[in-house]
Amino acid sequence: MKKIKLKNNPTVLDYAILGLLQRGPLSGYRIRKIFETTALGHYSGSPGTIYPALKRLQRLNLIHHMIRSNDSSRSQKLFHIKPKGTKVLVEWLVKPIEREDVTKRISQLLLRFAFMDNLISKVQKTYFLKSFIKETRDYIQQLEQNYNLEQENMLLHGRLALRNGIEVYKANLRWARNALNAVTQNSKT
Amino acid sequence: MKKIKLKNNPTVLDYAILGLLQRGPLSGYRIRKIFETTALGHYSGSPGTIYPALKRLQRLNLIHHMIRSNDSSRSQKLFHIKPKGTKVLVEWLVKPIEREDVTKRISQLLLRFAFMDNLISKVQKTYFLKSFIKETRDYIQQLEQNYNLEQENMLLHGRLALRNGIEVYKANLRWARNALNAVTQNSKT
DNA sequence: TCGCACATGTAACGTGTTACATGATTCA
DNA sequence: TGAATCATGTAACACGTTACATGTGCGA
Repeated sequence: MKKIKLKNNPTVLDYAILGLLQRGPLSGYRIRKIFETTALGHYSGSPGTIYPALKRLQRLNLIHHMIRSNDSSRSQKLFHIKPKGTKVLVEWLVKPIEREDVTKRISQLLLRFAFMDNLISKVQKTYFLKSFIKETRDYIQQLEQNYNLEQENMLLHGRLALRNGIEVYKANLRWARNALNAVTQNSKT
Repeated sequence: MKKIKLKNNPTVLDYAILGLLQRGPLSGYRIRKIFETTALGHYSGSPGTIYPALKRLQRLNLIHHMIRSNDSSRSQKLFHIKPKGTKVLVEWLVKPIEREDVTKRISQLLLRFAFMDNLISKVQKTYFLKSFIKETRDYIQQLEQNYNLEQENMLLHGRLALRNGIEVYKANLRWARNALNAVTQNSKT
């Protein structure tokens, strides 16, 4: 008896698009340009990625589009987020942080953080950052332990590469502590 | 007229496997465990990833295996790297660093660095690190500029997320400078 | 004898990559 | 008039994910 798994969950790219559309409607082309030019753009903005993703999001009923062809303008599909899209986005934002999110998908966590502004409560934001801090602190400790134990067995480059991991995670930890400050200091609830 | 592209280049995972096998023969299972347990393991060690990858590397003539079934031991395929495998690995290690390597694939650069020990010359290592430093420095500058220009338009979380990027890249830069020191201080040529 | 670690694989699926493809508008 | 930018899409391909599948050896 085979378990058939219907995979209709959005991908990270989908969430990134939802996060952008949350701020206001955009055309596929605009979305592509944002991914190509801004900092949060290691999500490839190639047409072969974006247009299928937009189709997917429409199929999932998370976005819809209107064709803008008003007088002498180029034909353009303007995509809007639907209430269900916002709901799905928010669910993603408040998902509890697991160890593996920190160790393997930290850029995803940053993407989540970047979209939180008006969508979740201050309590949820601080909970996110506190979890981030906890998991990061624990992971650094684990890496340090590893470093101390294996130091003798490792060659120079392996040792230095591990050192890089530790330093980068420490930078993330420092950042998160600052961010927690900034978020709690912020007046809005 | 269609251009048919024969895609027979190794993937990042393939290079990671080659890098491991460079140190000595391993079974598929061992490789999986390394990816699952060590720091350089956001490369999934699931069987559905590793075994096909090993097959691929054999097809590319970069590795070969011997079956070890000596007395009462479990059947096990021991994979060895071939000279051609080493050659391909080294070519990857010394590939010039482009801007996009730093902005989008920095973890790949660290993986490359981790495997360099006995495979390339000190000159090549320092060249790698100097390029790394240059591109990282430039990218940080670009991010800072972006930060200063867009600061007013961005909401708190976007601003903080961008800040994270800057801080993480700064940590990478500091690390690279230290690593350059460590590599040049190292006596072997 | 039960469960865990060791050990190797296959199949379905969906996504991202790359390349191809088309057409309008703007500006030098 | 030609190039660059705006704008949207499709098709082939291959990789990684997930789930399924099987079997051995060892220790409690």
